[in-house]
Amino acid sequence: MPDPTPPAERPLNFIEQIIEADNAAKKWGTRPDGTPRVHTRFPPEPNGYLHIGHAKSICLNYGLAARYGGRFNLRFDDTNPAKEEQEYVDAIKADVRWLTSAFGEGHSFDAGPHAGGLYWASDYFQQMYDYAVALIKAGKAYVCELNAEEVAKRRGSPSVPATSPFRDRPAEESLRLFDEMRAGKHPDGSMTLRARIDLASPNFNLRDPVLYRILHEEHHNTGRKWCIYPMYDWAHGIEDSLENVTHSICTLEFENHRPLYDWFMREISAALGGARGEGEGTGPSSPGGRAVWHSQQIEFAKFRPTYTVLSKRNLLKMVQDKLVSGWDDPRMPTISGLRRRGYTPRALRAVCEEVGTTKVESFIDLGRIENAVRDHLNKIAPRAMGVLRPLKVVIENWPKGTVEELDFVINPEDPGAGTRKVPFSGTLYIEREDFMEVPAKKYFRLALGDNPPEVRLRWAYFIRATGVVKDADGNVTEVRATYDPATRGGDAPDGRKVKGTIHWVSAEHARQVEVRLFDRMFSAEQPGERTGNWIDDLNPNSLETVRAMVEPIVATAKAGDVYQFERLGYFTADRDSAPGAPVFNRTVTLKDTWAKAAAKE
RNA sequence: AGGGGAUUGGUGUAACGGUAGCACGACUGACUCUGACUCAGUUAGUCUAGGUUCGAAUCCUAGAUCCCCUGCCA
Repeated sequence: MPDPTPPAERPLNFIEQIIEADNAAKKWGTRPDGTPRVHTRFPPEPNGYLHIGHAKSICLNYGLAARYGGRFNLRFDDTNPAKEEQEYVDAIKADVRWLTSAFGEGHSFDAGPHAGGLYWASDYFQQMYDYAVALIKAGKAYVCELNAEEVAKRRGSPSVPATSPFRDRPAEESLRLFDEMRAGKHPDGSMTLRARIDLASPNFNLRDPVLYRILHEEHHNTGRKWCIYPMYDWAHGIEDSLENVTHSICTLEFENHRPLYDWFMREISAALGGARGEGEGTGPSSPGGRAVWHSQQIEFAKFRPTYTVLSKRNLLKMVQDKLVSGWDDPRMPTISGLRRRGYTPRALRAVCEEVGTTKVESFIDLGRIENAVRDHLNKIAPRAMGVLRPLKVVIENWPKGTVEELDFVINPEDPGAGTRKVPFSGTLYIEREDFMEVPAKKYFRLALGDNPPEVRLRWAYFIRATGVVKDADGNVTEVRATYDPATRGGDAPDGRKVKGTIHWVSAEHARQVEVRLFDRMFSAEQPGERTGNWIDDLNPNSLETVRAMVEPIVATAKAGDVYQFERLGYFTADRDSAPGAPVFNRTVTLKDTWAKAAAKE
């Protein structure tokens, strides 16, 4: 299903403006069919689960490829074997597959529209090594035998340059040592390969950054083949280059790295005998004569929702400390958590599109994300009746033993969805909050009071309360009521109106199911902002489990099925569901202006 | 301190020297067999101070505030 708002109907964001200017100039060349090349990528490190911030990046990158008839790569930036795991690789693949249509079924990652393919940084290790050797030969890199502590000590300050006694080591010596590093002749941390750039730069990224460190670790892809691993800055631009990525989109904190990104591309090209070239541009076939493809890095501001923590470290802690049931706990801001909760890819794409793409660091109201899923589910979710906190209603004048089948509109937003039959009898469950012994002002539901109002049971009959039964503590355990047989179906032949319509379930036919109700995970807009510790703002009531009464058809739901329980919200069957015994996650409530007004009192 | 970014209603964004607009929220009201949805209306903004200009959110000068940078993480 196509997304609702075609991107063409809104102004271009700053990245689209760059791309359109590039396309007009044919900066990146054209495809065989004449389309200007646009090639983006999503480059996660497989060291954690993807969250909604990553979803923004995926939607941005994939959306750009789709909009401009380009290609989109999924690339694992697996350059640090100490932190990366297969579990994360699998989860990330599933998430990207779910969120985009870039990839085909099964194991195919290059079959969908605009799919560029699946790539691994680790597949480029040899090429990266060769480039490093070229840089050493060109006098642009050297082996440094300072350990991490010494490097930190010699880092200098903005006004004091860094130092390294190994900086002017002859290239032959660096070459030999680099080869020994690769051959495993030196222990972890004993030496590094560093670029020779500028030890006095106010941009610390340029103070002879490390290209390679020694890490005797098993890599999930390359096993024991390598014991030196490239650092992010060295690796990333090469990855983009080898994949002929045009626009390498990343987040704001990498702005300071861009000079380094460009330096690497220029110097690799020069070391290989090509033109150095200034700034980003195209590759070997271009008039400039660069020896390597030079992508353009562009930075944008992260997607940060309120009432949420997003850092991998904190999410990992929530999992490890069992604050949640796992990475895909429906309260988690992970893509897998949102999916399990019942969010749809389209809703996520819609909200990413709505908030736009800029360089301004801002917070997105969590409510916006909730609205996006309401919008989508409203159109597609079949309606059903379920009662979260049941209160029994006995209709005194109902003919004993009679059961009727009433017509229920499946989705008023979708007339084609039709109707189905719902059983009705003289004993029902209604929502506890849909009855008041003494009605509040403007309360339109079932009530006693001086003048008990008539209310409609959705698609059924008008009823009026006549009394209550209470337990020893004075709690209402049952409401007595009478119905008007002439109002069958929910309309009065004499045209009289009611103020309230409430949902119900026939007690005799009701099925009990588990329903998990979620509230926001944190009670502060910015967890930890006030106290300094995000854990302090954890909402202790973020999960409530109830036994709900639902109409029979709901009990047949399978994992992933979604219903709107009328007047309550959208509920998606969890993977914990068993045949005939579904477990529902409340994806999101419906808007409730009465609850809002009542809360103000 | 040095470097790199950012600043427009409550929130998110547009306007690229020429009427400060859109979306979300909030508030009113209409509609309604979901207090939902939908529809209509209202609300409210250019960080500050100077300057250039017929005209400044936009250009200039000075300042303020916030974010990022001294990992062999990405």
